[in-house]
Amino acid sequence: MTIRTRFAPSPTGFLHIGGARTTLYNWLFARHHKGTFILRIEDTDEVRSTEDSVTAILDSISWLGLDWDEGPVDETTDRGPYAPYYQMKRLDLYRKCVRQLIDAGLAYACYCTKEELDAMRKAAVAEKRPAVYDGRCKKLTDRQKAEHEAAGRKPSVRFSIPETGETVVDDMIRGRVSFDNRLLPDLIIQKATGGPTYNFACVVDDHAMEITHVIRGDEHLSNTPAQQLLYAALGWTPPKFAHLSMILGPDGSKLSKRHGATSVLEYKTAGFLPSAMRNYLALLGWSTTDSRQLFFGSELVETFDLGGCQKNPAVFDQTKLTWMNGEHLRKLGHEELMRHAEPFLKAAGLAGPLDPPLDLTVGLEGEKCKLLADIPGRVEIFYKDVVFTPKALDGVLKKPGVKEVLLDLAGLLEGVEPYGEKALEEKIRGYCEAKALKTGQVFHPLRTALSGRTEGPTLFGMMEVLGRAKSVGRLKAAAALL
RNA sequence: GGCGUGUUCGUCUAGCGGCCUAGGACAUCGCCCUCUCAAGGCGAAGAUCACGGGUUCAAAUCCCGUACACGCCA
Repeated sequence: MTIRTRFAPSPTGFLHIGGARTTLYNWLFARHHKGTFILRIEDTDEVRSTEDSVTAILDSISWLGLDWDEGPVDETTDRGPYAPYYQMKRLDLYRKCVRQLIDAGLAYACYCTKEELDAMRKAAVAEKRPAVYDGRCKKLTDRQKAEHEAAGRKPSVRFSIPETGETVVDDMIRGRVSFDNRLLPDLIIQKATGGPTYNFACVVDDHAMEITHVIRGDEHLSNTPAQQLLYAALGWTPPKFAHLSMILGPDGSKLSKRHGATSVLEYKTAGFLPSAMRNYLALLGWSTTDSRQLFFGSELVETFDLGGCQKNPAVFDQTKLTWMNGEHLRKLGHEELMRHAEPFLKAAGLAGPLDPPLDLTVGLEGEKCKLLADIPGRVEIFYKDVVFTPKALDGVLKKPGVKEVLLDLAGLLEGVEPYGEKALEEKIRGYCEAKALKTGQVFHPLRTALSGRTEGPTLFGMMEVLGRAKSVGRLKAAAALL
C-alpha cells in the first residue's frame, strides 16, 4: 500500500510557522516512504476564506521547496485523480454522507440555538456536571420538529456518539489515548447554514482521497475520537493518526504575531533560505538519536520518520534558525548563491552589469553572511562612495603618520605589476619592512581608507577586485581629508 | 469546570532500568588562528532530569499522586 499524506489548510490567512512544519512533516513522510503528498483546500468557511490566502499558502509551500502530487494548480483549479481538492466543490459528497448517517439513525437534526446551548452549558457548569450537550434533540418527536421548522428554526445536524464505552486513539506519536464516550458531545457535522463542519468534511475527504496517514497539530487530538467514531459509523477504515506537538513563542504561549514574524513569507523576505527553513522546522519536534543538526540536500527525506517525533511542545528560536541559515548559505555553490542573492541585491539598487562585477564582490563576502539580506550591506562598499564610520575616521585614520602611509601606498599601487592580490600583498609587506612598520599599522589604515569601515573583505582581495584606479583614487581621497 | 496532552541546561534535544559524576547543538564567555569582520579550532560555564511518594540490588528512564503549562469542549 502506498502512503498518502495531506496538508489541508483553511485559506483564511497566511501560512504560518506551525502550518509550515505540519506541511513539511507530511511531505517528508510521504517522500521518505515513496508515497504521495496531497494538498487540499478547506475553504468551507465562506466568510473568512479568500483567494489571496490560497495564493499566499501555495506560494509559501512552493518557496519552501515542497511539491504536491495532487491538489490545487492555482486559486480556483486543481488536478489529480481525486479531484476536486477544494472543499466548496465537494458539498454534494458531504450532504450525501450526512443523509446516510441520518437514514441509519446515527445522526439527527438539532434545533437548539446558540443561546440555548450557552444556557445549558452554564447550568451544567454550575451543577458541576460535564459541559456536554445532552442530546435532547435526539428525542424530538415529528410534531416538535415541525413546530421548530414552523418557527423558522434552521437545524444543524449532530452525530450520535455512543453513550457508553470508550474510544481509543492509537496515535503514532503519543501512543494509546483513551476517551470516555460519555464525555464526548454529539458532534455537529452540518451547520445550520447547510455547510459541513471542519471535523466532518475532513473525515469524508480523508476517506475519499484514501489518505493513509493524518499528520496534524496537537490541537486536533481531542477531536480524533469523535472522528474515529464517524469513520466506523460510515463503515470506513480510519487512517493512522500522528499528532504533532505545538510550536510556542519564547514566553511559552502559542506562537503568535506578538512574538515577531509568524508568516513563512516574512522569512523569505528576511533573507532565509528554504533549505535552512526546512532544516530548522524539521528539528522543531523531531530529532535523530545522535542529535544531528545539519541536513543538506536530500538528507532530510532520507532520514526523517515519525519515530523521532517529540511529544512536548517546542519554543521557536530565531537565533538558531539564523545560525543554521549561515551554515546553509556557506554550503551553496557560487551559482546558487548568486541566484538567491539577486533579489536582495536588486532591492538594494545593485543590479545589472556593474564594475566590479557582482560575481566577484559577492564571492568575496557572501559566505560571511547569515542572511541573504546581509549581502548587499557587505558588498556596497565596492559601489558606493566611501562613507567613513566614526570608528574608522577617528579611531584609525586620524593617527599620526597615516597620511604619509596612504600617499606612499597610492604611489606604490601605480607600480604593482601584475595588479593582483598576490603581488599586492608582496609589495605592501615589503613596504612595511622597509619602513620598519608593523603590518597592522599599514593594513588597518589601508582597509579603512579603501572602504570607510574597520571590517570587511580580505584586504588584498578587496584591492584586486576594486581595481587599481579606484584603489588609488580612494587612498588619495582619504589622505586629503587628513 | 470536565477531558486530553506534556514537563531533561536560557532554547532545541539525546536518553527508552545499570554505559549518566546526564551527551550533542544554538546562544553566552574565554583562548587559538588571523590583515579586520565572519567562518573555523579548542575550552569554560550552564540541568538537584517539575515536585512528592512508591516498585527495584539499581530510576531521568516503570507506577501513583500533586503542581504548572498547553490544547479541546468553546
